[in-house]
Amino acid sequence: MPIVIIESKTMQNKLEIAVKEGVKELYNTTVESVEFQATRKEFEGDITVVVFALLRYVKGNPVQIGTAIGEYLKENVAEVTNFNVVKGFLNISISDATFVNSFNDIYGQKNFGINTPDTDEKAVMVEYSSPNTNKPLHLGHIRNNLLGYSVAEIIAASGKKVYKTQIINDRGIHICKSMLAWQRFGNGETPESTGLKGDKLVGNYYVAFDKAYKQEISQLIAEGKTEEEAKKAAPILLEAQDMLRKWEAGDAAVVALWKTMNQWVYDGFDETYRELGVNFDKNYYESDTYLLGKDVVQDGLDSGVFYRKEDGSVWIDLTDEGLDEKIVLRADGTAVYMTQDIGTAIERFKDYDLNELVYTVGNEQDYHFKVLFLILDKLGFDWAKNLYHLSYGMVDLPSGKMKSREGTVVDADDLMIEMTNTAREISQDLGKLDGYSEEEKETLYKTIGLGALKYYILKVDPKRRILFNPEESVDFAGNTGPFIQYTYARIQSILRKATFDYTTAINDIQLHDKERSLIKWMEQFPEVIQNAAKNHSPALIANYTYDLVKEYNSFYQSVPILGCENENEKIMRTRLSKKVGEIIKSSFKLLGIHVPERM
RNA sequence: GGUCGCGUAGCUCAGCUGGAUAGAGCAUCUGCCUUCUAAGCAGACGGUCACAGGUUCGAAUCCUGUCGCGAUCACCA
Repeated sequence: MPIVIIESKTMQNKLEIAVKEGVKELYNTTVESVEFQATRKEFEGDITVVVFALLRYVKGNPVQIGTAIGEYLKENVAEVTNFNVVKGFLNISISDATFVNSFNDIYGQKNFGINTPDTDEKAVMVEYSSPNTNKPLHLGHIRNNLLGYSVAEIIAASGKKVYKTQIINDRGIHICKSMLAWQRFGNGETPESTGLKGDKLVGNYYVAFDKAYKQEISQLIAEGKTEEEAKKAAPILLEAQDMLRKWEAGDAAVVALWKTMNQWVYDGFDETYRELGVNFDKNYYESDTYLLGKDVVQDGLDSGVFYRKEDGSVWIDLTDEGLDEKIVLRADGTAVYMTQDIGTAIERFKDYDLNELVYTVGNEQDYHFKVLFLILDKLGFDWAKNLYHLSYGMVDLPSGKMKSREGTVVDADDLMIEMTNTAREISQDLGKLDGYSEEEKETLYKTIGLGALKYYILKVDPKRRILFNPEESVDFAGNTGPFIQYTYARIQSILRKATFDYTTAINDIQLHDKERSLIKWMEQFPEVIQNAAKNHSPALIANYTYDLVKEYNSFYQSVPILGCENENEKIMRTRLSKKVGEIIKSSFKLLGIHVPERM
């Protein structure tokens, strides 16, 4: 069953009113709502009234009722040319002229389906990525980034102002570990001196730390300590903890090194983000926000939302909601993760005129966000109900989870290069790029390779886990990004070769069934965007685009467009092709995928 | 153990607020490049929608239970 509302809303509304009137006239009863659906391919007709649903209001035989209503519609609605009734389904045929008019209308709209932000509407903030600064980005971040970016684009296209943001976890023991290892084993290495990307360099020292740490643990165990004790007593760890304390105390040397190394990482991340095609309007840094939220804890204590235990730690009791008790402030008065998140959320609503905040974070934190949203609600923030956790499943490898220790982490930069290489090989084999410069070709390989990767990840429902097999690289044929890009490229080729004037509207033409069907698909595009925005789901956009392209290909590859003998048909087919191309482009823009003019 | 999520063709996935004979791609097999780009098109093969009950004119979809997989239940972030 294709998607929902098939006719433009107005057509459906018109039919709904007509059906209601018909029922009133025929049966003298009032109908509250009429259920419509797309007519299935095997039946004749465009839109179907589900007569079963009317049986609540009108008692009787569904076929007889359907037939009577069908007759009424044919008599009274100009656009209805015919009807048939199968079981409890009244299939209605709509005139070609209606479709052609609808298409002319769509064709005339510049950014069909894409809404500009309503200035009265408050904004939506979308947080995604939010990396730690001790390791390079990996496959998991790619899914996160693609999802977050795409959802932000989709919400923007649905007509809301959007701010994209990330919170960078630049503070804490993890970065101190890298810093310490760099001091010990680094010999003054820098990204410049080594030619390594900054995030890679810092990541290497994090690994070096871990190695040294493990050695010390083994040593201590050999000296008779238990594993537990050894893990806590390893000198290098103690030193890292000491470094964190110095950082918190503002020690000049430590802070300077921290700044330097973090900057290396940011430069590295920026490069990865640029390659991936994502960006941010605002960065938050944990080093600025980690103390936030503590004053709110006091407010919560005053209002009785929180309570203090004997040791001085502060808690919230959520057992009434079926959850646990949760700590919000340690006995020593320092913040925990939850405290920071409370503070950061409040800060963001202060910084921007927000109505909604979306957190793109993996599903292992479902519980955390459930609790966070509940706490904010209990603290009395009315926007708490507009917080949304865009939760997504892990990306698994055939060997299971990605583990840095076992070297199974799929590096983001490496993966993008690999995808580009595969695209290059396939392209060169096909050899269709005469006249393209090397530079243009390289750009194109990137476009296609990343198109394959992004589509592959985004077409899957966010909730589902993804199994990623690096051995069988992502497909370039079938339901893939390149397939859709390819259709776009072919359409551009048609438009380049169309020397006649196809911009004039055709009003009187007999449409092929598949053209009617294609127009129905187009009519749904705005609805699909709204739906995707509501459900935070790029997958809806991806699958819609694929279906549209399938429909387009299956007709226009069996029938000539430019070589068409009938002038009007030639113009109509070219116009339809052009609009399909535009919709592909818009739709892929929402997924963060570029479309090539040739490929 | 409690809570949450997932389970659809050999594989990867669609399937909107319940609707007609559950759809694609990959893989396997058959056709189609002197015609707008064959990364394509047309077709064949492939299903007890995990299982069992329930709700109703009608259930992959909603409810209950069972099984399987995963996540989570830290004074870690």
